[in-house]
Amino acid sequence: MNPIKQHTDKLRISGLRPTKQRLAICKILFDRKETFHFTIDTLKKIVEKSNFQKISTATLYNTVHAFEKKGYLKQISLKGNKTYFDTNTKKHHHFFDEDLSQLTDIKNENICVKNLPQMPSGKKIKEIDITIRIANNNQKQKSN
Amino acid sequence: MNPIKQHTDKLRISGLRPTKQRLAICKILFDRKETFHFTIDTLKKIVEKSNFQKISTATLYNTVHAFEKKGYLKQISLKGNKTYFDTNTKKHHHFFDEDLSQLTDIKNENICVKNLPQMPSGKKIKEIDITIRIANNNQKQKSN
DNA sequence: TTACACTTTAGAATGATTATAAAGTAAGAC
DNA sequence: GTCTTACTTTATAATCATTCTAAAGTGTAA
Ligand SMILES: [Mn+2]
Ligand SMILES: [Mn+2]
Ligand SMILES: [Zn+2]
Ligand SMILES: [Zn+2]
Repeated sequence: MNPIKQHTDKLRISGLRPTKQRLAICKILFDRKETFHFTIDTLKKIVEKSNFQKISTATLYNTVHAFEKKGYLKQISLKGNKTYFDTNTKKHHHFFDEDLSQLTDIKNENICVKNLPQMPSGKKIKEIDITIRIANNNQKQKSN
Repeated sequence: MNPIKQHTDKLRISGLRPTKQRLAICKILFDRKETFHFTIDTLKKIVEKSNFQKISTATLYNTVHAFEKKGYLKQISLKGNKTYFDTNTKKHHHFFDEDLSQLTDIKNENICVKNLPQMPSGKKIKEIDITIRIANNNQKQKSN
């Protein structure tokens, strides 16, 4: 019931020790109703604003990558310099609001891809990433 | 007819001076039948292998960004640290071969997206990016 | 030929991310 | 509870992609 206990268990089951840094990060990432899309920088700012002690940048990277490896986070395909992570690890897609640089989930069943061309033999589909870039009406529109 | 002349004209029309560096880069990028997907690093290596004089990194970046701004190249949405560019500026999508880190075009009409959910009001679709990640059969498969 | 805006360039600066290696800590054994 | 050890955290340095700077070079129109 207690979320701290839940996180502790989850970490232990994964072979990760439930350190206070990891628990603080779990709380930030997973104790929320909605999907959370973030960069390391976003996360660092949230930690700083919280009353928790400082967490070093190295630990933020280590922890996020450890969680990714265990399947609790996934990386998002986006152009741009920084890496975005996603607490929603189910198959799904995204709106990317170019005005706000903000991601929103699109449920997998709310999009339907048809007519896939054949692919190189011996290769199998691992993942399909769809990003729908949106912006205010009054902006330059892609032609073609 | 002469491709050098074509590139010279194209550059001049765009308000870009046809310098020898730009023409050498045009030749590498645009004198080919197939779409070319590349990073600055790829391009640098090709220039180095060619018999052309060295082109500075700053010029490679400047030129590629100038061509992008003029609409002769576009950037590709991908996760990862480096920026990929594409000589195919038409609307289209990609296979990404995870074994080879290699992109292949999928024609826009060969893929069909249905059932788009409604999006935030006042916002308009600027672009849809679809990446189909493929790899050899014998690899970890995404579940869900 | 001249003048000048546009370009190229080496090198410094920035920003994200990763590596290093020393100090701190969780957890099982006793 | 104490010990032991492997796992973690951390400051800091290192790396890598990209951008900035400002000085030297070049295309072009007059
Ligand atoms: Mn990772
Ligand atoms: Mn650009
Ligand atoms: Zn998401
Ligand atoms: Zn392409």
